[in-house]
Amino acid sequence: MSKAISIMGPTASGKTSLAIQLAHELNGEIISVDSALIYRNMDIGTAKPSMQEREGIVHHLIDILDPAESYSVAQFRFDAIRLYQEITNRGHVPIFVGGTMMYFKAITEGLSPLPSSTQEVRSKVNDIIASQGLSYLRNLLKDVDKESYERINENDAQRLGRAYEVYLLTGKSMTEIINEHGEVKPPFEICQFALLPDRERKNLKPLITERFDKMLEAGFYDEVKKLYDRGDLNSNMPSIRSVGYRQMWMHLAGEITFEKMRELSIIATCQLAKRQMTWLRGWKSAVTYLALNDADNLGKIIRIGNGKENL
RNA sequence: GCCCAGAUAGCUCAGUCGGUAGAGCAGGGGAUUGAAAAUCCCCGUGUCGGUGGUUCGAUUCCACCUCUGGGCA
Repeated sequence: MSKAISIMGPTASGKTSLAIQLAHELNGEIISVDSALIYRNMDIGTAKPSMQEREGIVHHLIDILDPAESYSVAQFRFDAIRLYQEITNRGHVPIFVGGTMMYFKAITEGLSPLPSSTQEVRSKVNDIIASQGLSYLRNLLKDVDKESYERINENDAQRLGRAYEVYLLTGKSMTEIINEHGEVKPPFEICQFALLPDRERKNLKPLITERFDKMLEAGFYDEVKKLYDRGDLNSNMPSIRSVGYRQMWMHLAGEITFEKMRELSIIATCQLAKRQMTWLRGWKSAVTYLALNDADNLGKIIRIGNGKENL
Protein backbone atom coordinates (compact mmCIF):
# COMPACT_ATOMS: atom_id res chain seq x y z
CA MET A 1 0.00 0.00 0.00
CA SER A 2 1.40 3.36 -0.92
CA LYS A 3 1.88 5.87 1.76
CA ALA A 4 1.18 9.49 2.05
CA ILE A 5 3.47 12.08 3.56
CA SER A 6 2.51 14.82 5.92
CA ILE A 7 4.30 17.98 6.89
CA MET A 8 2.84 19.59 9.94
CA GLY A 9 4.08 22.79 11.40
CA PRO A 10 3.18 25.99 13.14
CA THR A 11 2.44 29.14 11.27
CA ALA A 12 5.51 30.88 9.85
CA SER A 13 7.63 27.75 10.12
CA GLY A 14 8.41 27.59 6.41
CA LYS A 15 6.48 24.41 5.70
CA THR A 16 4.96 25.68 2.45
CA SER A 17 8.25 26.02 0.65
CA LEU A 18 9.54 22.74 2.07
CA ALA A 19 6.44 20.95 0.82
CA ILE A 20 6.76 22.41 -2.64
CA GLN A 21 10.39 21.31 -2.91
CA LEU A 22 9.40 17.89 -1.68
CA ALA A 23 6.58 17.63 -4.20
CA HIS A 24 9.01 18.39 -7.02
CA GLU A 25 11.42 15.72 -5.80
CA LEU A 26 8.78 13.03 -5.29
CA ASN A 27 6.30 13.66 -8.05
CA GLY A 28 3.83 14.62 -5.40
CA GLU A 29 0.57 16.49 -5.18
CA ILE A 30 -0.09 18.77 -2.27
CA ILE A 31 -3.19 18.54 -0.14
CA SER A 32 -3.57 21.60 2.00
CA VAL A 33 -4.46 20.89 5.63
CA ASP A 34 -5.51 24.36 6.53
CA SER A 35 -8.84 25.68 7.69
CA ALA A 36 -8.18 29.14 6.28
CA LEU A 37 -6.65 28.36 2.88
CA ILE A 38 -9.95 26.81 1.85
CA TYR A 39 -11.44 30.27 1.40
CA ARG A 40 -11.43 32.14 -1.88
CA ASN A 41 -10.45 35.81 -1.77
CA MET A 42 -8.54 35.29 1.45
CA ASP A 43 -5.04 35.15 0.10
CA ILE A 44 -2.77 37.67 1.74
CA GLY A 45 -3.79 37.22 5.36
CA THR A 46 -3.69 33.44 5.14
CA ALA A 47 -0.22 33.44 3.55
CA LYS A 48 -1.67 31.35 0.77
CA PRO A 49 1.06 30.16 -1.60
CA SER A 50 0.97 32.23 -4.76
CA MET A 51 0.20 30.81 -8.19
CA GLN A 52 3.86 31.30 -8.97
CA GLU A 53 4.92 29.20 -5.99
CA ARG A 54 2.37 26.56 -6.87
CA GLU A 55 3.57 26.39 -10.46
CA GLY A 56 3.98 22.83 -11.64
CA ILE A 57 2.57 21.24 -8.48
CA VAL A 58 -1.07 20.33 -8.15
CA HIS A 59 -2.58 21.80 -4.98
CA HIS A 60 -5.82 20.59 -3.44
CA LEU A 61 -8.25 22.03 -0.89
CA ILE A 62 -7.27 25.61 -1.57
CA ASP A 63 -9.94 28.11 -2.65
CA ILE A 64 -12.74 25.59 -2.38
CA LEU A 65 -15.19 27.70 -0.39
CA ASP A 66 -16.65 31.16 -0.32
CA PRO A 67 -15.98 32.98 2.98
CA ALA A 68 -19.71 32.84 3.73
CA GLU A 69 -19.53 29.05 3.83
CA SER A 70 -18.05 26.82 6.46
CA TYR A 71 -16.07 23.64 6.43
CA SER A 72 -15.50 20.96 9.02
CA VAL A 73 -13.07 18.31 10.15
CA ALA A 74 -15.34 15.63 8.80
CA GLN A 75 -15.58 17.25 5.39
CA PHE A 76 -11.83 17.56 5.41
CA ARG A 77 -11.45 13.90 6.24
CA PHE A 78 -13.85 12.96 3.48
CA ASP A 79 -11.99 15.11 0.94
CA ALA A 80 -8.63 13.84 2.16
CA ILE A 81 -9.61 10.22 1.67
CA ARG A 82 -10.99 10.90 -1.79
CA LEU A 83 -7.89 12.84 -2.83
CA TYR A 84 -5.57 10.24 -1.37
CA GLN A 85 -7.17 7.64 -3.60
CA GLU A 86 -7.21 9.79 -6.70
CA ILE A 87 -3.60 10.84 -6.29
CA THR A 88 -2.23 7.39 -5.59
CA ASN A 89 -4.23 6.02 -8.52
CA ARG A 90 -2.36 8.49 -10.67
CA GLY A 91 0.87 7.11 -9.30
CA HIS A 92 1.63 10.30 -7.47
CA VAL A 93 2.47 10.85 -3.82
CA PRO A 94 -0.09 12.66 -1.66
CA ILE A 95 1.63 15.26 0.51
CA PHE A 96 -0.50 16.69 3.30
CA VAL A 97 0.77 20.09 4.33
CA GLY A 98 -0.56 22.55 6.82
CA GLY A 99 -1.10 23.72 10.33
CA THR A 100 -4.65 22.75 11.22
CA MET A 101 -3.75 20.09 13.69
CA MET A 102 -7.22 18.80 14.30
CA TYR A 103 -7.51 17.99 10.62
CA PHE A 104 -4.28 16.03 10.82
CA LYS A 105 -5.64 14.22 13.83
CA ALA A 106 -8.71 13.20 11.87
CA ILE A 107 -6.57 11.46 9.25
CA THR A 108 -3.95 10.02 11.57
CA GLU A 109 -6.26 8.84 14.33
CA GLY A 110 -9.65 8.66 12.67
CA LEU A 111 -13.00 10.13 13.58
CA SER A 112 -16.11 8.69 15.21
CA PRO A 113 -19.29 8.66 13.10
CA LEU A 114 -20.92 11.69 14.65
CA PRO A 115 -23.52 13.65 12.72
CA SER A 116 -22.71 16.82 10.89
CA SER A 117 -24.03 19.99 12.31
CA THR A 118 -26.87 21.73 10.54
CA GLN A 119 -27.55 25.41 10.53
CA GLU A 120 -30.96 24.89 12.13
CA VAL A 121 -29.71 22.84 15.05
CA ARG A 122 -26.74 25.04 15.61
CA SER A 123 -28.80 28.19 15.76
CA LYS A 124 -31.31 26.44 17.98
CA VAL A 125 -28.54 25.58 20.43
CA ASN A 126 -27.08 29.07 20.22
CA ASP A 127 -30.51 30.53 20.86
CA ILE A 128 -30.87 28.45 23.99
CA ILE A 129 -27.54 29.74 25.25
CA ALA A 130 -28.41 33.32 24.36
CA SER A 131 -31.86 33.30 25.94
CA GLN A 132 -31.53 30.86 28.85
CA GLY A 133 -27.83 30.95 29.52
CA LEU A 134 -25.05 28.44 29.25
CA SER A 135 -25.76 26.75 32.57
CA TYR A 136 -29.30 26.04 31.40
CA LEU A 137 -27.96 24.30 28.33
CA ARG A 138 -25.53 22.47 30.54
CA ASN A 139 -28.39 21.09 32.55
CA LEU A 140 -30.15 19.94 29.40
CA LEU A 141 -26.98 18.14 28.44
CA LYS A 142 -26.66 16.61 31.88
CA ASP A 143 -29.94 14.79 31.39
CA VAL A 144 -28.99 13.27 28.05
CA ASP A 145 -25.21 12.87 28.21
CA LYS A 146 -23.80 12.82 31.72
CA GLU A 147 -20.29 11.92 30.59
CA SER A 148 -19.96 14.84 28.21
CA TYR A 149 -21.48 17.09 30.83
CA GLU A 150 -18.74 16.09 33.23
CA ARG A 151 -15.96 15.98 30.68
CA ILE A 152 -16.46 19.36 29.08
CA ASN A 153 -15.52 22.50 30.99
CA GLU A 154 -18.51 24.47 32.21
CA ASN A 155 -17.48 27.56 30.28
CA ASP A 156 -16.79 25.86 26.97
CA ALA A 157 -19.93 26.95 25.13
CA GLN A 158 -18.67 25.59 21.84
CA ARG A 159 -18.12 22.02 23.03
CA LEU A 160 -21.12 21.97 25.35
CA GLY A 161 -23.27 23.18 22.46
CA ARG A 162 -21.85 20.61 20.10
CA ALA A 163 -22.48 17.76 22.52
CA TYR A 164 -26.10 18.80 22.90
CA GLU A 165 -26.37 19.29 19.18
CA VAL A 166 -25.35 15.67 18.61
CA TYR A 167 -28.19 14.58 20.85
CA LEU A 168 -30.72 16.77 19.06
CA LEU A 169 -29.59 15.42 15.70
CA THR A 170 -29.57 11.73 16.58
CA GLY A 171 -31.50 11.20 19.78
CA LYS A 172 -28.35 9.53 21.08
CA SER A 173 -25.63 10.99 23.23
CA MET A 174 -22.25 11.84 21.82
CA THR A 175 -20.69 9.51 24.36
CA GLU A 176 -22.95 6.65 23.28
CA ILE A 177 -22.11 7.06 19.61
CA ILE A 178 -18.39 7.21 20.27
CA ASN A 179 -18.48 4.18 22.55
CA GLU A 180 -20.70 1.96 20.45
CA HIS A 181 -18.55 2.48 17.42
CA GLY A 182 -15.45 1.43 19.31
CA GLU A 183 -11.95 2.23 18.24
CA VAL A 184 -11.63 4.56 15.31
CA LYS A 185 -9.03 3.83 12.69
CA PRO A 186 -6.95 6.06 10.48
CA PRO A 187 -8.13 5.94 6.86
CA PHE A 188 -4.65 5.33 5.42
CA GLU A 189 -1.03 5.32 6.47
CA ILE A 190 0.95 8.50 6.65
CA CYS A 191 4.63 9.09 7.09
CA GLN A 192 4.57 12.12 9.31
CA PHE A 193 6.97 15.01 9.62
CA ALA A 194 6.71 18.02 11.86
CA LEU A 195 8.56 21.16 11.05
CA LEU A 196 9.63 23.09 14.09
CA PRO A 197 10.83 26.67 14.03
CA ASP A 198 14.60 26.84 14.26
CA ARG A 199 14.39 29.23 17.15
CA GLU A 200 12.76 29.45 20.54
CA ARG A 201 9.14 30.37 20.30
CA LYS A 202 9.71 33.61 22.14
CA ASN A 203 11.98 34.59 19.28
CA LEU A 204 9.30 33.84 16.75
CA LYS A 205 7.64 37.19 17.32
CA PRO A 206 10.03 39.30 15.21
CA LEU A 207 9.56 36.83 12.37
CA ILE A 208 5.79 36.97 12.68
CA THR A 209 5.86 40.76 12.95
CA GLU A 210 7.91 41.01 9.79
CA ARG A 211 5.57 38.65 8.01
CA PHE A 212 2.49 40.57 9.08
CA ASP A 213 3.98 43.87 7.96
CA LYS A 214 4.64 42.31 4.57
CA MET A 215 1.00 41.30 4.43
CA LEU A 216 0.00 44.89 5.13
CA GLU A 217 2.31 46.12 2.38
CA ALA A 218 0.85 43.55 0.04
CA GLY A 219 -2.64 44.98 0.48
CA PHE A 220 -4.14 43.03 3.35
CA TYR A 221 -6.31 46.00 4.32
CA ASP A 222 -7.93 46.14 0.89
CA GLU A 223 -8.40 42.39 0.85
CA VAL A 224 -10.44 42.49 4.06
CA LYS A 225 -12.19 45.73 3.07
CA LYS A 226 -13.57 44.01 -0.01
CA LEU A 227 -14.96 41.22 2.13
CA TYR A 228 -16.30 43.74 4.62
CA ASP A 229 -18.05 45.74 1.92
CA ARG A 230 -19.85 42.69 0.58
CA GLY A 231 -22.33 43.07 3.41
CA ASP A 232 -23.22 39.40 3.72
CA LEU A 233 -20.29 38.40 5.92
CA ASN A 234 -19.97 38.87 9.65
CA SER A 235 -17.51 38.36 12.45
CA ASN A 236 -19.17 35.19 13.70
CA MET A 237 -18.28 33.28 10.58
CA PRO A 238 -15.32 30.92 10.79
CA SER A 239 -13.63 32.68 7.87
CA ILE A 240 -13.80 36.11 9.47
CA ARG A 241 -12.78 34.74 12.85
CA SER A 242 -9.41 33.68 11.56
CA VAL A 243 -6.20 35.34 12.60
CA GLY A 244 -5.72 38.81 11.15
CA TYR A 245 -9.13 38.93 9.50
CA ARG A 246 -10.90 39.13 12.82
CA GLN A 247 -8.70 42.02 13.94
CA MET A 248 -8.91 43.86 10.62
CA TRP A 249 -12.67 43.42 10.76
CA MET A 250 -12.72 45.10 14.17
CA HIS A 251 -10.68 47.94 12.76
CA LEU A 252 -13.01 48.34 9.78
CA ALA A 253 -15.95 48.39 12.20
CA GLY A 254 -14.26 51.26 14.03
CA GLU A 255 -13.66 49.28 17.20
CA ILE A 256 -9.87 49.48 17.24
CA THR A 257 -7.21 51.65 15.65
CA PHE A 258 -5.02 50.47 12.82
CA GLU A 259 -2.03 50.26 15.15
CA LYS A 260 -4.04 48.19 17.65
CA MET A 261 -5.20 45.92 14.85
CA ARG A 262 -1.59 45.33 13.86
CA GLU A 263 -0.55 44.61 17.43
CA LEU A 264 -3.45 42.24 18.14
CA SER A 265 -2.97 40.40 14.86
CA ILE A 266 0.67 39.73 15.61
CA ILE A 267 -0.22 38.52 19.11
CA ALA A 268 -2.96 36.27 17.75
CA THR A 269 -0.50 34.75 15.29
CA CYS A 270 2.00 34.03 18.07
CA GLN A 271 -0.75 32.44 20.12
CA LEU A 272 -1.77 30.30 17.19
CA ALA A 273 1.80 29.08 16.81
CA LYS A 274 1.81 28.25 20.50
CA ARG A 275 -1.34 26.15 20.27
CA GLN A 276 0.02 24.35 17.24
CA MET A 277 3.17 23.51 19.18
CA THR A 278 1.08 22.16 22.03
CA TRP A 279 -0.59 19.76 19.59
CA LEU A 280 2.77 18.63 18.27
CA ARG A 281 4.31 18.09 21.70
CA GLY A 282 1.56 15.69 22.62
CA TRP A 283 1.22 14.04 19.21
CA LYS A 284 0.19 10.43 19.62
CA SER A 285 1.43 8.83 16.43
CA ALA A 286 4.99 8.60 15.13
CA VAL A 287 6.46 11.80 13.79
CA THR A 288 9.88 12.78 12.55
CA TYR A 289 10.73 16.25 13.69
CA LEU A 290 12.62 18.53 11.38
CA ALA A 291 14.17 21.88 12.11
CA LEU A 292 13.66 24.75 9.77
CA ASN A 293 17.26 24.82 8.67
CA ASP A 294 17.03 21.24 7.55
CA ALA A 295 15.70 22.67 4.32
CA ASP A 296 19.36 22.66 3.28
CA ASN A 297 19.49 18.92 3.91
CA LEU A 298 16.29 18.23 2.09
CA GLY A 299 17.87 15.89 -0.43
CA LYS A 300 19.31 13.80 2.36
CA ILE A 301 16.02 13.59 4.20
CA ILE A 302 14.24 12.42 1.11
CA ARG A 303 16.81 9.71 0.40
CA ILE A 304 16.55 8.38 3.93
CA GLY A 305 12.80 8.36 3.57
CA ASN A 306 12.96 6.61 0.23
CA GLY A 307 15.09 3.83 1.58
CA LYS A 308 13.29 3.19 4.82
CA GLU A 309 9.72 4.04 4.20
CA ASN A 310 9.04 2.93 0.60
CA LEU A 311 7.78 6.33 -0.29
C1' G B 1 6.05 80.13 37.46
C1' C B 2 1.16 78.72 39.70
C1' C B 3 -3.07 75.25 40.17
C1' C B 4 -5.12 70.35 39.51
C1' A B 5 -4.70 65.11 38.54
C1' G B 6 -1.63 60.96 38.21
C1' A B 7 2.90 57.67 39.46
C1' U B 8 0.94 50.13 42.01
C1' A B 9 2.75 43.42 37.72
C1' G B 10 5.82 43.59 30.91
C1' C B 11 1.07 47.04 29.51
C1' U B 12 -3.84 49.43 31.07
C1' C B 13 -5.70 50.21 35.63
C1' A B 14 -8.41 48.82 40.51
C1' G B 15 -7.54 48.77 45.71
C1' U B 16 -5.83 49.10 50.77
C1' C B 17 -11.36 53.94 56.20
C1' G B 18 -3.01 52.52 58.21
C1' G B 19 -1.67 45.65 59.27
C1' U B 20 3.26 44.97 52.59
C1' A B 21 -2.06 44.18 47.15
C1' G B 22 -5.57 42.09 42.45
C1' A B 23 -8.27 42.37 37.69
C1' G B 24 -8.03 42.58 32.28
C1' C B 25 -4.43 42.15 28.54
C1' A B 26 0.50 40.24 27.45
C1' G B 27 3.58 35.91 28.76
C1' G B 28 4.02 30.41 30.24
C1' G B 29 1.71 25.43 30.50
C1' G B 30 -2.41 22.28 29.08
C1' A B 31 -6.97 20.42 26.73
C1' U B 32 -8.86 19.51 21.96
C1' U B 33 -14.19 14.05 17.97
C1' G B 34 -18.10 17.93 12.02
C1' A B 35 -16.74 26.19 14.05
C1' A B 36 -10.31 24.24 15.23
C1' A B 37 -6.50 30.37 12.54
C1' A B 38 -12.16 28.07 16.75
C1' U B 39 -13.25 27.28 21.94
C1' C B 40 -11.82 26.48 26.85
C1' C B 41 -8.82 25.42 31.56
C1' C B 42 -4.57 26.31 35.00
C1' C B 43 -0.31 29.66 36.49
C1' G B 44 -0.01 36.58 39.81
C1' U B 45 6.07 39.05 45.13
C1' G B 46 5.51 43.55 42.54
C1' U B 47 11.90 48.40 46.15
C1' C B 48 2.88 50.06 45.43
C1' G B 49 8.04 56.90 41.92
C1' G B 50 12.13 58.92 45.69
C1' U B 51 13.47 60.93 50.58
C1' G B 52 11.93 62.25 55.20
C1' G B 53 7.89 62.80 59.06
C1' U B 54 3.67 60.94 62.18
C1' U B 55 2.80 55.82 63.98
C1' C B 56 3.89 49.70 67.36
C1' G B 57 3.39 49.50 61.96
C1' A B 58 3.05 53.69 55.90
C1' U B 59 2.02 51.48 49.38
C1' U B 60 -2.17 54.00 52.18
C1' C B 61 -1.90 60.00 56.18
C1' C B 62 1.57 64.57 56.02
C1' A B 63 5.82 67.38 53.86
C1' C B 64 9.32 67.99 50.24
C1' C B 65 11.49 66.20 45.69
C1' U B 66 11.41 63.82 40.69
C1' C B 67 8.68 62.55 36.44
C1' U B 68 4.01 62.46 33.32
C1' G B 69 -0.68 64.49 31.75
C1' G B 70 -4.22 68.70 31.84
C1' G B 71 -5.37 73.78 33.00
C1' C B 72 -3.95 78.98 34.13
C1' A B 73 -0.36 82.51 33.17
